[in-house]
Amino acid sequence: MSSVLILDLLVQNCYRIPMARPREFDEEQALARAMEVFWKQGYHDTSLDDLLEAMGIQRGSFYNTFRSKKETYLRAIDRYADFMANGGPYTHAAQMEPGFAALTTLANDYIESVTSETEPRGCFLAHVAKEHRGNDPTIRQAIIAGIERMRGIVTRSVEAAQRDGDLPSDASPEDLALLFMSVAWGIHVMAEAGLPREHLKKAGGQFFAMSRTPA
Amino acid sequence: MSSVLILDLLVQNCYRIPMARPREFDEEQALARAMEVFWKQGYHDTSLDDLLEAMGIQRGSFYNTFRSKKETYLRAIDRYADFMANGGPYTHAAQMEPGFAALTTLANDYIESVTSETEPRGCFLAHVAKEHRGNDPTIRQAIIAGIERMRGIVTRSVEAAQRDGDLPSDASPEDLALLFMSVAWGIHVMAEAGLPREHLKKAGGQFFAMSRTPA
DNA sequence: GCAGTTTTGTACTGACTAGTCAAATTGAGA
DNA sequence: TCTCAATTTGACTAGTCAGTACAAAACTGC
Repeated sequence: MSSVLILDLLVQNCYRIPMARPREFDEEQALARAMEVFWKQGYHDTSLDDLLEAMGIQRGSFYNTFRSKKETYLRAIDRYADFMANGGPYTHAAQMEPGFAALTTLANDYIESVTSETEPRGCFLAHVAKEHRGNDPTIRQAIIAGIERMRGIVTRSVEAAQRDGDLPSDASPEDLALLFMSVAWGIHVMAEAGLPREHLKKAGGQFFAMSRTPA
Repeated sequence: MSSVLILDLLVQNCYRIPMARPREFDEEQALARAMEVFWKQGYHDTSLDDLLEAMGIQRGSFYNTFRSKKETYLRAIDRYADFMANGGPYTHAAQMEPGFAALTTLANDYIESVTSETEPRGCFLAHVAKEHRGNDPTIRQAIIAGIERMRGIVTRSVEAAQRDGDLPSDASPEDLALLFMSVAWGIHVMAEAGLPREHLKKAGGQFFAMSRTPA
């Protein structure tokens, strides 16, 4: 790079002369749509064309702004964890009816969701964890971070349930929260395998019946 | 087809004249090796070259004998279910120490397995269910068949545990078996997400502590 | 109008994929 | 030893993939 070019850069940055065609799309909105597609189809089954169509932008704009498919994926994971930690269904239910009731309604809603005939969903983090077997370290890191944030929220409900005497108070609330999430994710996998909703509801019901400490 | 050709066929079939170069590989062994690779790497991440190298055969032989990658996959799933239903660790443990003890040791072994640093495994059916979201009907069918066979085995342990008074006798043993499998698979997903073994062991331990009916 | 930068659209690259095919190889029966 | 047919072998097809390159159009501030 010649010294003239360097000087040019300095001038441009100091005096902030340039200003050109503004970005036509909303980056956050595009990312939200990317998350939707990844959520629905998974990473592998989402081609770049799928992604671009959903995001409503062109190839050039995509690579200018988001650098790569994988980077977009990682950002989508973070975005999801943010959403769940602030304002998602977990925080909402936990505020409305704290303690054991929040856990049961969340679990029931989750089973409804993953066994939906029309549009089965389930936790995006669970999908990510299922698809990538911890092979990719950056993805692994993003998943763990997301899980821990969600576990923090569930833990608060568990602690409330323990205070109410609905869950054994000698157990670690973090362990219990992890167990609740594992049960949900396990039922999630079973649902995608094709097991009928009624069976899964009964299995889930059994779990809550057994986990609740007798009054 | 000329009548002469037809006559040829008849002669060949009646008199069993033909005999040519015999197959050099063992079909069952090749299938077993294919299952290993699918188990370890998943369907998507196993290229045909991976498959051929593991099976020790060439492209032509493969397509002659196994028809396609997917058909091989389906056969591998069936083969696994067969193995688990007859002589696998489940049947073994259930015979050695029936009832609740069998369930706990199986669960502990499973957690050990899925959190192994060197070679994490976990149920092949779980891997298949995780990878395919019920999109493909033939795979879906194979998974369900496999799950139901395994559930049958677990159900017997649950029934024994109920007779021993270790599990609530008013619950359906099939539902409880499904719950146990769901917990195992949920922990499996958590392990692959990267959660540490000790956390998962404690979560699993909590489950068995809560599920056991007080003496 | 000019300068500077982004968007748009399309064409392209190189790598990878499952699956095909025909010719060479092999071994058992005659 | 010869014949015949299945197996083996490796090159080949047709398609997909993420990512690159680039020209032309569009837009803002001067």
